[in-house]
Amino acid sequence: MTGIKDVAERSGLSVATVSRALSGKGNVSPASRERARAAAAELGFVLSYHASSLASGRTHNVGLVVPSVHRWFYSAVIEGASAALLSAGYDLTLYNIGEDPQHRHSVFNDFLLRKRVDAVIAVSLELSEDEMQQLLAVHRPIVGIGGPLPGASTIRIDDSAIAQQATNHLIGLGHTKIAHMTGEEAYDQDFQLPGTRRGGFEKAMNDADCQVRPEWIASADFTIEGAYAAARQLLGGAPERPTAVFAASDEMAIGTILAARDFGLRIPEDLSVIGIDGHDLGKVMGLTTIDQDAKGQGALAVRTLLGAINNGLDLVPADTEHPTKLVVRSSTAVPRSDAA
Amino acid sequence: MTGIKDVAERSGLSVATVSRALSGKGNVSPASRERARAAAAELGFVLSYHASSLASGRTHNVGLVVPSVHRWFYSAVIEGASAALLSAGYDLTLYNIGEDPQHRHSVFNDFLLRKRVDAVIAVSLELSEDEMQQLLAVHRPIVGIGGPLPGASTIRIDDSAIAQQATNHLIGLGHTKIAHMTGEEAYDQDFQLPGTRRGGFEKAMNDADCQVRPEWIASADFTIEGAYAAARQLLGGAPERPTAVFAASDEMAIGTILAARDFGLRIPEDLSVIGIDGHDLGKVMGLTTIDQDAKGQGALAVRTLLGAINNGLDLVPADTEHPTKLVVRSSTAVPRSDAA
DNA sequence: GTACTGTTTGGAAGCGCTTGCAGTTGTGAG
DNA sequence: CTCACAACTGCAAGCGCTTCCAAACAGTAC
Repeated sequence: MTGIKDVAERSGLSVATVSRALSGKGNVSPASRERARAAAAELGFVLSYHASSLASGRTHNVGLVVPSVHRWFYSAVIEGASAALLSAGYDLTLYNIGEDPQHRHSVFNDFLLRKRVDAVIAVSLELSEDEMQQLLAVHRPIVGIGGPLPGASTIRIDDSAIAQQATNHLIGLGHTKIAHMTGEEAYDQDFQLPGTRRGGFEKAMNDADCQVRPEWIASADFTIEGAYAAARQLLGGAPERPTAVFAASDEMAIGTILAARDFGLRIPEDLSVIGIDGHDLGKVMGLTTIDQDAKGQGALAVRTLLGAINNGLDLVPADTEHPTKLVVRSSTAVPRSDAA
Repeated sequence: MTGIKDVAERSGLSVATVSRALSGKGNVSPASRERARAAAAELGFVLSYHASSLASGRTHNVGLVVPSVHRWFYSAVIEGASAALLSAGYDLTLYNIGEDPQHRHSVFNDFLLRKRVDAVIAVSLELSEDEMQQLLAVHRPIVGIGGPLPGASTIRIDDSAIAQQATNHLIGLGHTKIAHMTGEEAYDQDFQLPGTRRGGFEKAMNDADCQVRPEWIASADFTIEGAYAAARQLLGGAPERPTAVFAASDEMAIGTILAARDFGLRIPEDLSVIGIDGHDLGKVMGLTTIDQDAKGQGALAVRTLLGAINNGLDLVPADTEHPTKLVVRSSTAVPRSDAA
């Protein structure tokens, strides 16, 4: 294998100068830089990643820990982070911890500790005291997206406020009989999110003197499939039917719409539905939603981390609130007068 | 930072023995192994990834190159590969090349060449002569999933056969007026797949003496949204309407179903729809499909690679055909007699 | 011309492990 | 009791870079 020595020889420079020329750091005269580059190109030489990392202590690699790769929010975050990292010359190591507790354990107790990454992004993960300690011990910047991460920086949206905003959108249209599709806490790794959104819903309802009916609180696992099943219960069983549903995620809103169609309910005439996310399918489904720009959150997390890495300063834990935007489409409307 | 030396000191063993004990390679007496482990645990020591990699030449890291992270097939492959790698103690570095040709270029000309990975998996990617050369030059096993990859091993399904199977399922039910939703070649990184499936469709139609009508060949970009738009054209415009649609992917089949509903068409009474994939949403939508077990393909790719890595032998290019399975749900049925 | 500052350079010491080699010990066979 | 052989262990030489340091070299101001 050709090494940096070969490049040095071929270019008539020292190994040290070639290293500086190729990495772009340190002072190198333009002429030497060019000679080094040329020699490297001729030899098809590329710096060895591990040797560089070992010598410099920088890995140019960021770990991204997600609970799953299927749910829309996660894949959007991955996409945003991936693009930002690629542009910056960083690798993205994906840790998809999934359902298997064994996997989760090995990720936190083994993989992340081996100093392979310069920083880690944890998405919608509530870490145990222990896991957090482990991570902080390796002394790498951490940022959390969408999950509470005491001791680390987080990027979050104001879940309570947007839940209120979504609910108020329905109330503003004249709805009073509003159901809520919330997340099953056990199914989510971020235990606080469903509760916070639900709290926002209830606050908005109370503020508007609308009754929150327990039988109109359905819960599902944040997937289209799960919400579909839950919505069939909600819409099929009850003696009285709500005129609107606020779902805690777009995927659950979509599941609700699919279930409503099965019952012959027209959207929005018979049922208004609003979600939260900004899911790609929203456009096709005509879904009114609160767009939280998940891609942007991923990219922002990367910018935050790289800033910290490059400034060498420890990332001071800080919460950044990411902006959201109400997008009104055709799934919400004034309730039919006979139903209101 | 505590290093292996500290562990050696604390355990009273030499650095070499500790290394062997911790990595599990070489002969170490059970007693020493235990002492080394204990000392490491007490110190909270974990081997440095880069130092190990540099010294041993093994990275314990596999690169996964995907065109996108959003389409169902890719995320399923990622999930399958991720779980398999995690269990084996390997990292997964994700290269999501997306739409940006600049990203694609840097992945192939920079990232993958820096010897950071022991092997690479390329999903649905047709590589240029050049890119292939680059990859082969770093001398790492490569396996391709779903894309033609001359010179590397591939895992593939028999696209022509399953397209025929899907079409024959419709024909068997009595349909003769069958439309096909194919992929836009330009939108896919794997240029052969849409054509192959379409070819299978046409062959089955011809074999059954059914006419393939050009106006009943619609094309979309493999997404639900794209297929939705294309299906609106297909189902809304033509003077005569097909009684069944074979879509080249489940996402496009779902888009077709959504569009059909907009026109008040009932599934399957007015329109039968069949797809290919095994998409999670299939169950909710009642979609008949040919399940290609994408997760399994990802896991198989990993097994293939790890086998090659551990045997030290070069991966002899070989194509493995992955099994598929027709899953009949409620989106296909005998055509209405007045429409047939 | 000298003294001084700032830029380029090369030498060489690591970064923290793995592993070939040789030495040590323990075992069973002869 | 000796010898051959296997199982263990430690030494030390790397793996292929980065970067500290000091030396060499301008360039400027006096």
